[in-house]
Amino acid sequence: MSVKLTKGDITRQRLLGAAEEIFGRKGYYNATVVEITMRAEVAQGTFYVYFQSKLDIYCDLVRQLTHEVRREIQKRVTGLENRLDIEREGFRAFFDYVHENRNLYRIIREAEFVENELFIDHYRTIAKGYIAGLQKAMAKKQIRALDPETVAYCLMGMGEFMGMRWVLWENKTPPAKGFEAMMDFIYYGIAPAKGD
Amino acid sequence: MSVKLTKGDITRQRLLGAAEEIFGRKGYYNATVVEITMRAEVAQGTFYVYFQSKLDIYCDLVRQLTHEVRREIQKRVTGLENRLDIEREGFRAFFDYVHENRNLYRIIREAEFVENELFIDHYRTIAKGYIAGLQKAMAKKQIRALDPETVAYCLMGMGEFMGMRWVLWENKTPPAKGFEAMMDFIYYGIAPAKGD
Amino acid sequence: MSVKLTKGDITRQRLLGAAEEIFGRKGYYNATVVEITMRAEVAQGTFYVYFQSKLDIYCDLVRQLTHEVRREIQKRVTGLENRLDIEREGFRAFFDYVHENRNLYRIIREAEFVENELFIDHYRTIAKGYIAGLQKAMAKKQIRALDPETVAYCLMGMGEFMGMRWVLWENKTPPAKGFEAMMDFIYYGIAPAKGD
Amino acid sequence: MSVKLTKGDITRQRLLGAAEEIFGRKGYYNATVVEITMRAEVAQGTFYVYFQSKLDIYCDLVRQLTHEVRREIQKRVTGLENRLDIEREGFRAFFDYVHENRNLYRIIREAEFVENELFIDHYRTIAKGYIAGLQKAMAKKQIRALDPETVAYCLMGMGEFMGMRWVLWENKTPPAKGFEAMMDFIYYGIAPAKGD
DNA sequence: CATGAATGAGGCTTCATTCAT
DNA sequence: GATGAATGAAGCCTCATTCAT
Repeated sequence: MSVKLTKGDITRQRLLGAAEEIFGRKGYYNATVVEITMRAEVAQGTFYVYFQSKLDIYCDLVRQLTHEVRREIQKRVTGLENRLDIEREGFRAFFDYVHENRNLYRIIREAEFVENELFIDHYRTIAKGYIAGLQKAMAKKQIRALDPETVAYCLMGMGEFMGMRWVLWENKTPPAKGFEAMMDFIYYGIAPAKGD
Repeated sequence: MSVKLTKGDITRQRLLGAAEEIFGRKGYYNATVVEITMRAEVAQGTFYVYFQSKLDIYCDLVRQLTHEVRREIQKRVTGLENRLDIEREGFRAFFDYVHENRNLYRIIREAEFVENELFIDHYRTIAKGYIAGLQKAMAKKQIRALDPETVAYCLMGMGEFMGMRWVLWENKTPPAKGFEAMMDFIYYGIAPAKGD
Repeated sequence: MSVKLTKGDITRQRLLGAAEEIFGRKGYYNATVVEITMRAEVAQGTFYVYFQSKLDIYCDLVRQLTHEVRREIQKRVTGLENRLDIEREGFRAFFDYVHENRNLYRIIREAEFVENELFIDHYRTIAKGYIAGLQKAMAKKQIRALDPETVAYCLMGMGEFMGMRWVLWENKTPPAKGFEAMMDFIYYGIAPAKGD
Repeated sequence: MSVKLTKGDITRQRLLGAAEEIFGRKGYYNATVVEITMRAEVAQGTFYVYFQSKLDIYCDLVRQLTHEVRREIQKRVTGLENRLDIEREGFRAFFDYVHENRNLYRIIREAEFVENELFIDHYRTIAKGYIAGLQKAMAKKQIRALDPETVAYCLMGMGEFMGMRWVLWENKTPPAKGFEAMMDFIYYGIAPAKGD
């Protein structure tokens, strides 16, 4: 039951794709509507057939991208039972995805300075799910019981820092070693082996 | 033996102060030079007597602010011997300072999208000092031996996340509880007491 | 088979026309883009749809004008066989044209102080053609053999001086008398009649 | 009976000297008062102690420079009796002087687009003297009788053209050959020797 | 739907000039 | 006389947005 894409939908997608590339590369404020339309190979006026303003397409994009990130992580952890497996796979999914779509990550981060609400929503949503998962795992005694919010700060922050440094600064996927060892350690008290 | 401030130095300071307020509140791209000069109560042209461009004053400001943050933390941990004391006091200093100067923190964060180099420099410098401190403490067996870089990602990330949520979103100083418990836990394996 | 002018081409022409008038009357540096757009009866922004900068339109204009001057002279001397006829008609064409388009002449002269390359190009091109013509005529013994470059300096300089004084200072076409007599004299040794 | 230069006169001279360098190198409109004062090593305000405006110093300078050129030529031809000697030496003096002071020449030429009156005055004065000299020489039958004004256009124009090309474009003194041969030719009908 | 020419508000920056010391 | 900080008018240019076709 595939959805029929009208010509208009396609143009809209072209614009969103172009916007992702331009916003990601130059940042919201240094991107111009003209540039986006040029990349999408449509006329300037066409932009305003599909979006009310530059901010409008940006918000659309951020909503879509944050949704994708979360869905992507969700997809990868679906079916996994053990908390540690979920976390490991979740972080890996996150890093893989943003590495594949580096522009996306920059756009999401910049939302803080463009439309802060979107940014807050995204992180709150992520945190909520993350904390819920932790609580479930603690209830089942899969992992040690700790204050879930504190753990969330700690591990989500670690994820961001690694994403920032490895993905954005060095254009690489962060090594799994670090965060996996840290989780073993936090949840089970297993200190990393010497030489790790 | 106070340093004599010339008339010019004062004007320069006024401009920097005004810039901090405006950049912090509206963001780099939504701030205007006119607004800064109005707040500083000088004429538009005066701005260009002291700074070459809007970007110039921004970079000056970021350099000055990042320096201040680091110095402030340094000042507070000077004299402390025990690693945990250092960390606790360091984080508290950080939170206190950015809470007192919320604009400062937003300006530093936005540097990622204005002049990325400055942003990277700042975090690298912080991380370097942090890691060195960890290594020293581990060598002295003050804390458990772990991969310092991973610990840095974890705890600095936690600091950022708490700074973001508590300071920027809620305009409060983050509760000491969370990060202090986490450190006890990471460094000594002391799980937080129930009810924490 | 007239070429279809798009709406855009017309606006562009309006701007160039307005620019010619303003640059010619006030000089490059005292002309403003606003003034040009007002005279062209378009909005300020429209200017930058067609030209990248004030200097850009100026260079376009100089290139176009110098080309026109040369073409105009060329047109008038085409078909003439005798060197003296060519020269006479050439100078007359030059004077007539710049008198009809005094602004044009001022613009070309000012190029020396705006974008010197254009100015040099123009004079080199003129001189090259002029010298080539002299050489051909000398080879055919139509005129006395003299160093063509020296003759070129002499007569082109005379043309400029007369253009400057009669056209620019007094807004008249220079009298043919002077330069025709001088050519007779130089090429054939015919001294002007008494009373000339 | 040397004139005592006060401190003020010296400052004034420094400013004029600096202005000559800057105006000559960058042109009137691209020169700034600040730059002139910096080069003169005085404060910005000092400029307005000696000159009423940027245009004021420019006019002063042009008047002084045109005067110098004429005096320099005058000096070199004083005492010469024969017209041809006078002309040869006069042109050589002109070329030598502007070559030594290229900036000066550019400043004078640019006057056409800054304060046209000064420019006109200069050329009229030169032409008047030149024509008077020609008439005297013709009366004494030192040179062939021709319309002096036409000769003036011809030879002054030649001088300008050579000055422009050799001095300004190529930074050399024009070769004497050309204009001396042309004068022999015009005044005595002596065609240049083959190979000249 | 699509176009692309046109708009104009508003930003950054320059610089001749003034003025209190 | 000399200073140099301060001024503010005015210029160039950008770009999100509109609109007639």
